Amino acid sequence: MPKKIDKAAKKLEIIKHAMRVFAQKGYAKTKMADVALAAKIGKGTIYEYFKSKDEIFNFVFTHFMDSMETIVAKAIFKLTDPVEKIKTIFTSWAAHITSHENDIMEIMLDFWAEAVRKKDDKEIAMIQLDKIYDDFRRIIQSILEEGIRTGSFKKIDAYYTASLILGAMDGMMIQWILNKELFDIKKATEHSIQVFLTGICVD
Amino acid sequence: MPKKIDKAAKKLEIIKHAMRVFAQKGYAKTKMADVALAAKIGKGTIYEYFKSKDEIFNFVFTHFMDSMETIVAKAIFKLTDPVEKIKTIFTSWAAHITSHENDIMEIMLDFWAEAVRKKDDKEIAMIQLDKIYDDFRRIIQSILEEGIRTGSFKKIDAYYTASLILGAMDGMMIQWILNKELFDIKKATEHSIQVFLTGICVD
Amino acid sequence: MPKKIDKAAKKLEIIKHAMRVFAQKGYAKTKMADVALAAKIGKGTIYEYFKSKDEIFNFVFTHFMDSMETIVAKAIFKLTDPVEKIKTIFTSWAAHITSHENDIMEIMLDFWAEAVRKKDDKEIAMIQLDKIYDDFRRIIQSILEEGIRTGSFKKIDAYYTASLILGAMDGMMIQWILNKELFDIKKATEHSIQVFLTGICVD
Amino acid sequence: MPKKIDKAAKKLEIIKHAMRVFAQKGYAKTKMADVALAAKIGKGTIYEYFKSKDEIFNFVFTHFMDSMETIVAKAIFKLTDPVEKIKTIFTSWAAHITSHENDIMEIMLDFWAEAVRKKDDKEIAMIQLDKIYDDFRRIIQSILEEGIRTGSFKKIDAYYTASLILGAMDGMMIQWILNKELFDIKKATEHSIQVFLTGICVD
DNA sequence: TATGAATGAGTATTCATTCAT
DNA sequence: TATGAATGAATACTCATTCAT
Repeated sequence: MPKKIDKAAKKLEIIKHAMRVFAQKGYAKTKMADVALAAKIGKGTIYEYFKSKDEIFNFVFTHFMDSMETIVAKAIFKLTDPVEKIKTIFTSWAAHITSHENDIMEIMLDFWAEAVRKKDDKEIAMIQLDKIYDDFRRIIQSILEEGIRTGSFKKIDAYYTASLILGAMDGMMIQWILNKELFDIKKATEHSIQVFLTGICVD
Repeated sequence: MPKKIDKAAKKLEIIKHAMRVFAQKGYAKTKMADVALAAKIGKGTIYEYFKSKDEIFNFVFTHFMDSMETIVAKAIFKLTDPVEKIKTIFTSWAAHITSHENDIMEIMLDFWAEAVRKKDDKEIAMIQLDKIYDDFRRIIQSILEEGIRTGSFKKIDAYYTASLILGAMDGMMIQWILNKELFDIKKATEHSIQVFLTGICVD
Repeated sequence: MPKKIDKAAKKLEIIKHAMRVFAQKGYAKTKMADVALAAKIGKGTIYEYFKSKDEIFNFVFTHFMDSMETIVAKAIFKLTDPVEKIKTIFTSWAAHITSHENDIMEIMLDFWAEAVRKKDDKEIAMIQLDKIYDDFRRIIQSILEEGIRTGSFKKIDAYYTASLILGAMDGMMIQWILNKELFDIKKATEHSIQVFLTGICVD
Repeated sequence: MPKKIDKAAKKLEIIKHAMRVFAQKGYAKTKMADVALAAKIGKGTIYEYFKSKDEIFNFVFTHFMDSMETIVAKAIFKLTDPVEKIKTIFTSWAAHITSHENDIMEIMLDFWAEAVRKKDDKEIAMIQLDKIYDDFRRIIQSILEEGIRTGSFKKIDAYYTASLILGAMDGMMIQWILNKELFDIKKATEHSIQVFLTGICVD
């Protein structure tokens, strides 16, 4: 009888290696052989777990986004004060994107690019980054609305403020990715919190 | 006079078509044949004007970024009030990215992705998006510093506020690209201006 | 007694399943996994009984041809009249090729194709369909010669008449395989017998 | 301006080389590189003229069958006597299959095999060997019916006699392909004509 | 100058076979 | 003995680039 393999575990193992390679070389330039080499398995073995290169990409994407959501959700879970929640979203996010070794966040650049190209694709249930962004936005929006109700925040437009916050995080990440020496994301984050809160908090 | 075609003009012509195709299909998935078709010239003709697909990309990039800079520079050129300048940066930028037909801004997604991969490339004269971003940041920074001097703005950190403003614009563009129906970039911009100015202006 | 599986029996079991799959999908397009699935055994198990896919093919071939020969041999065994023998060759052959479910005769198409390719192959003990055909031909030939001696048949060329009879059977099988609705092999057989016998029998 | 190429002519040129290679190695074992080498063109060039290996096969098939039909049609065109027509079908066919160098008829074995596998294929307008066979059969059938009317032939079943004649030709071709030394197709043909005509002609 | 026919390096994917359990 | 997880050789097909006209 052959060795019983935990398929799901091995899948995840491959995903993690693939994520790294994608982040480093970009999806388009990554060869299946690169993934195989990184995962220390044979080229053919990958196909025991994934149907295609595209499927790996989708799994990497989902895995990455899930972990992103989990991080933020965990961080704000036990908080009650909306102001603290907004602060924590910034800081936990900054902590997350800098915690990874090997320039892993570079993969977001591919996610954006691929997500847009695949939007109109006939393929089933592909990357739906727009849905994920909408979710993110709504979470922040509801925190802001909570803060407006409790009197912490001014009567600003919660939806667009949420998109501004989300956008600021992404935009700063881009600058950080482009030049990590010139750009101290921790400082940028703290400063952003300050500007935003001054902008939206009741005096 | 010999039949002397204006090389530079034709180059620009090709660039414009290439830009559109890149924006629609993404750089990696765009074939030279696609560019030739779009520019209504022969496949081989492209090589009379550009050495390689990569070179086209670099020209597209430069052209696109130059026009971007020009738009903003022109818009704030005749202004003197730092507050107005900041406002105008937002609005002219928003006007610019929505003015193009055919989803042209999608090309930024490729610029980001390619810029990162090519950072360490041995090749010369490649995309140096980080330099461009640093320029952008410094321009905004100097406006902010000016405003601080004149007493319009609080004594905030001009560098990181600049990066926040720049980041917010990029981040919101991403959300807009991902779902143009859900996201009204005009409204988002106006609202952002309000939040930022409240956050950084002296009461 | 140790657990001793009858190797030969299991081999035959696999052969039968392989034959069906080959007939349906064709040899080239049949995967070892298909055979394993059909035989309800593990992929690796096949290799306990056969060295390679090619070896299975050869066994299938031999098994199939043997059974073909047996059918005909059995049918004419107890007959003495050459005319009856010729008739029976036709009818038993027609009965045989229509008796199988699942389009099993389609495998002959692969036998012919493969036999030709492998003729010059260095490999040993490969398909030697030409030998088998020569055997078949000689059997029919000797029946015809017998009939000529006994005065039933005219003094026709026994060798080429045998090849004609054999060829007619194969050729009609092809037409039947190509379109089983349009082609009633029973009727075709009966009619062929009549034409042939009229052609070769002494009035 | 580039060299103007007669696409159709070059297609035919490739077809001819492909036919030879298919006949020698069989369709499945033929690599695109083999075809390219035989046609003395680059691997990529093939794809300028054909979409896929399968498409080449279909073109080879059609070309081959068309030329087959043409040969026979031409041969019986100027004849009026049904008996002569039947004779000529045999002889022109025999002349045709032996006239080709390089074992070209071996390709029929692949045609039969592929035609059957592709019968149920979703693909469009693939090989329809059954239709072609039906055509052939009907042509012979109508000659026989003509002969019956004119009193040359007995009142045999024209349809199944036609299929018998067609089948005999194919079946003998198989034997000839399997062993060209043992089998003199000219003699076999002449002898077959004799047997058939004795079988179906009015005394 | 303009072209598109020709090319072959490069790559995702398949599948017969092996082998640890 | 039986298995299926692992493998890499093999191959159809793509596409940037070249070059004869």
